[in-house]
Amino acid sequence: MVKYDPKKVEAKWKERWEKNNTDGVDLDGAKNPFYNLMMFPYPSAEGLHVGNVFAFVGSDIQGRYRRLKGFDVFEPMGFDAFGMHSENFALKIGRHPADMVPKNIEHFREDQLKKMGLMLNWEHQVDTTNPNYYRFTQWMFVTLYKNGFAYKAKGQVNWCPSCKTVLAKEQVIDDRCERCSSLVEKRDMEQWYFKTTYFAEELLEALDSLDWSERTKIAQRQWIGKSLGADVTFQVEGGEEFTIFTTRPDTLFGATYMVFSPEHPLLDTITTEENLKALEEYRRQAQAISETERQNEKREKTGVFTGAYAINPVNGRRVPIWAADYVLMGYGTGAIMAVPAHDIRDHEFAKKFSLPIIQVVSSPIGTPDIQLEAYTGEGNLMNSGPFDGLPAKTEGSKQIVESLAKDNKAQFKTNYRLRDWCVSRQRYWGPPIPIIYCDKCGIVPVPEADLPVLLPYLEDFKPDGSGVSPLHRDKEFYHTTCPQCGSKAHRETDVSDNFLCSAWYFYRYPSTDFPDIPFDATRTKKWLPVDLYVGGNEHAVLHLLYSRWLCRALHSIGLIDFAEPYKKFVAHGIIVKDGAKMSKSKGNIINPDDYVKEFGADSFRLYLMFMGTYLEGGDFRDGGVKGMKGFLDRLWAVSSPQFAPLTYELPLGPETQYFLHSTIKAVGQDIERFSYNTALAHIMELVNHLTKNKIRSQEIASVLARLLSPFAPHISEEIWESLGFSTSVFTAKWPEYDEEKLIRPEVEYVVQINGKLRDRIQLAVGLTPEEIDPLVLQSPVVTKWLEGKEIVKKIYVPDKLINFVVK
RNA sequence: GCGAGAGUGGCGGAAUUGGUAGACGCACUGGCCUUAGGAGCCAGCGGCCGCAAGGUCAUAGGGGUUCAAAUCCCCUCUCUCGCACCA
Repeated sequence: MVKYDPKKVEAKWKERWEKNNTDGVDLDGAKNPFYNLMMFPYPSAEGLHVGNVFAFVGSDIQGRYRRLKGFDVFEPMGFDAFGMHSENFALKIGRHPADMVPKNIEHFREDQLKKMGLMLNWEHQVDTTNPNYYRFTQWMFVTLYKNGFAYKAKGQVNWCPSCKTVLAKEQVIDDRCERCSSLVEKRDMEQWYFKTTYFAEELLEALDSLDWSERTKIAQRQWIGKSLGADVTFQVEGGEEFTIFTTRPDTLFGATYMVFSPEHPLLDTITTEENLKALEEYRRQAQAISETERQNEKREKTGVFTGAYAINPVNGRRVPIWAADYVLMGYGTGAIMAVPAHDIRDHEFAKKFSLPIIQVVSSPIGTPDIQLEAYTGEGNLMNSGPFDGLPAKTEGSKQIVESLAKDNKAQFKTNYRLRDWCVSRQRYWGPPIPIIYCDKCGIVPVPEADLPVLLPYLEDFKPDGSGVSPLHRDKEFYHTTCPQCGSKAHRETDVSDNFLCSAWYFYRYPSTDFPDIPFDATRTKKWLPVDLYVGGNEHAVLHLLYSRWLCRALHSIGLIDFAEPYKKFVAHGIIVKDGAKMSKSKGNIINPDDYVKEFGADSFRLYLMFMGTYLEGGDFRDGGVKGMKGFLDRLWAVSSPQFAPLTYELPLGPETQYFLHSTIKAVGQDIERFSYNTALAHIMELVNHLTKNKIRSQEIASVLARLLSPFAPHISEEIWESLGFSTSVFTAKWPEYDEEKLIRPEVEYVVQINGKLRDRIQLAVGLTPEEIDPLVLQSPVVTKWLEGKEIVKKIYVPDKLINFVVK
């Protein structure tokens, strides 16, 4: 009688799997390829986070399950090791990232990931800081540049004063830096951009047909932020024309003033002498506010009059032009027509500065006075000359725009909230942007043959906040010659955003053995797009959007033949500890190693999957892992020949048959819908049934080993081997259930009187109502409840329920 | 403010299409075994009444539809997430 010893069993199989390359796959020979991708981690010095393990195990279950279902599963892993996270940590502890990162990776891989029982294919590991990798990250940059998808431009950017670099819009969350939570400032700087907006419409539209978690799609839709409207041209009285964007062209007759964003360049020329001072003061204020106190969302509206007037093209009406910071330079044209009667913000502003409010859309009876509250609902046009009476938002909009379009004063326009991706960073720990500035030729991309542009080892890599990157201080790096004309030149010293490294890593995995090209055409054709991608939803508008965009760019350049990188994306949930978010300051961080050491990886995996809903997250409680160890002990006791001999020929009773086959069915279905907690509950029920009835069967044990193998690979493998199989359980076939065994000869009927449960009766399957009635009426309980009552209706749910409605 | 989702025992969570609410597990209680137990096994475990059989209430709160509602509809409250002066 051998007791289950996770330490011994897990060590044995870890070694065996490595020796036999059980987790490997023949990339070229695979007949039934399945690319199972999980989001690669950044190898922090703190080690693997339990959230990572949770994500990986849930993904690994899919990979292992697909393998038993007959797929050739490719499940690679890598390290997203460039970026501010690693660099900031290195700065904090006074070390160099280039010295730390390899050790961190080693620790992640050897001490942690390899002990979690993940079916990872380590032959195709990726490390974004390896020159053999970032060489191709730079190649991506150059390729995008050559094809018009990258450009350099001056404009307002988000600047993190603590990280001392610019950030992409996606990396600013509630006006704070995604990495360090400092308040982000606005600065005017020249930066590199990728044209993400070029594919705005396609990225949006393709979402509808993607098999992705709905919440991820919603986040992307919202972020792309499409709005339909019109550009309308106004004229400054006695001056030039300007364009505004509006989603409500139907309300043009109600425009009683105009608002320009404080940064709008036209303000310089139109503002009258006597208003100039006030404007300048206001601009200063607006700048200061945007830098610090923007959080105060319920701020009162502010603004200044410019002294200038505009002419409304629909009616020639003269309306004042104001400057106010509730209009943003970064959206639309940076200028709006204000219709206080039908826009809440305009209404607020108009009231404060006593500007006229003219209603142009009729509202149903009962709506409050338009002078007190804006009306934004549906209605018909009024006070709108020839357009009176038209349904405002639909026909009204259409006809007004069309009438103005004749004189080129308006056109239908679609606006997106999405901005181009600002990709340059004034930091050290990233792939240098492969661009050379030549005195004669201007911007010259580094020729492919010269890649990689190696990141030099800088002793002092600290960002100085000047907006110029640390690499600028390395004169040897900085000064170079032009690859085109040989003249004196210098290198770009910004590095690219870490999200560029991760936007293409999954193309690299299958092709890591091709040193000279980023990805091999044949391998890519065979393995991509990714079949299943599991990861956190926090990347919805970051990594997931960037990588979708890059895929479209590569597709349009003609480098790949698909436009979407991931066929299916599943967003997993977030783990909390005792109902609270884990954080270092709270001291409630879970260290996976401790649990693996004490109870084994299988128990830890099992608990992570059992404690909650994979797609929504769970609440980690101490004690839970121990509970899973107890379950594995019970499993061992009923299914391992090492514990006690199994019976081979004893026929299984119908009840057990039913249990067995319904479990097979349920577990398969649950895995496919990522309902791991219920899949495990079903397996536990089966084990409980066996324990209770002292059933130890070879047949059942072989099923159990396979059902549990995606969740707890080590113990499953051990049981499988003890059953006499000479090859890995992962070369076996997923068990199939027999529909016939799912039919039970007798079922328990629920008898209800007026919808209330009164009795349960065992009856044969498939009885007709006529057959059921006399049997049910034999029940003393039922007759008692029916006594003196009249049955007015009978409801029958086959093989399940009878309900008598009585009076 | 807009959008999405959620609210079920002491706790984590179950409940494919409306059809036995609380599966499975944790914790707890009692018993057995034991020199001992942070081991194992057996039993109990939503509230109230009851020795029990059973009854009755119960899925955030309030209404409704239905023979039947955690599930569908309306209203209210609370929480989580995403977006947010986006014209």
